[in-house]
Amino acid sequence: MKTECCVNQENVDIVINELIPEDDIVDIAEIFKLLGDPSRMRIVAALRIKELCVGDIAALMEISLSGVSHQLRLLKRSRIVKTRREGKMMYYSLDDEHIVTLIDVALRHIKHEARDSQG
Amino acid sequence: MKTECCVNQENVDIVINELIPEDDIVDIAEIFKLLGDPSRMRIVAALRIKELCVGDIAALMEISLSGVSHQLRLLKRSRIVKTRREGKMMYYSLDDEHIVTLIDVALRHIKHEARDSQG
DNA sequence: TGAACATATGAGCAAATGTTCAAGTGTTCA
DNA sequence: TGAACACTTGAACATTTGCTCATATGTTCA
Repeated sequence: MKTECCVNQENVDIVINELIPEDDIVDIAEIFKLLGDPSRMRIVAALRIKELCVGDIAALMEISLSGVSHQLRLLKRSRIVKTRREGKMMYYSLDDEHIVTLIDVALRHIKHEARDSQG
Repeated sequence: MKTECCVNQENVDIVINELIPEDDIVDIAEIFKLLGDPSRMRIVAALRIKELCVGDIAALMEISLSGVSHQLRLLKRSRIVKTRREGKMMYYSLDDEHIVTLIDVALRHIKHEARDSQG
């Protein structure tokens, strides 16, 4: 019973040469990880519709205001959301269009729709 | 010291009406969660280049063959990868173009590039 | 059939995660 | 200034996760 087996070294070499740098892989995974929690996805999906303050977001969620704030901090650190202060209130919105695109593509994926589906 | 505060009910109502259904939010988050681990991202990034068997993938990674197999199972369950058997070997490849798009968009996000950047 | 190969699965465990509670900032307005 | 508001932060803890080891399954070929 071997543990390392069946390696087509040619294929492996090709992939090693063309593979995205490790740092980028880690960074991309970090973005996806943040979008990969239902609470955070809910926040992001809500902000896709409208800029909201923390209290608004909490009203949409099943977690505490504090929990929302914690998650927003993570999302902001990775530039998924950005903030705008207005008096005592802090308004959150999506940082760029990439995030919207990611949601749209993922939605099409789970619906098993084709790339340019018009359904 | 209150805990629930500052809710613009109009905004919340708008978002409630337009928000993606909860089931879809959970499903989308599930896809992103799977792409949100460096090991799995590495696998997916490799399969983006070439169809590979389990041993090939393990050769590219820092985890055991068994670990790779476990991750591949998760990826397959969510239709991120698909399989093709050839004799004793199982070849894995990306299931559809959406996954490629997701990686590309995320890569542009971390590079802070514009949507249609040609850089 | 049985031996060898290629992969899959189950148990178990250290490490990471999401949440809440309690306390701390920063802002406005009297 | 200080009280009230809107949000942030730190500690703590149950749950989840990703990994490895050991074992099981499926395939080929003599």
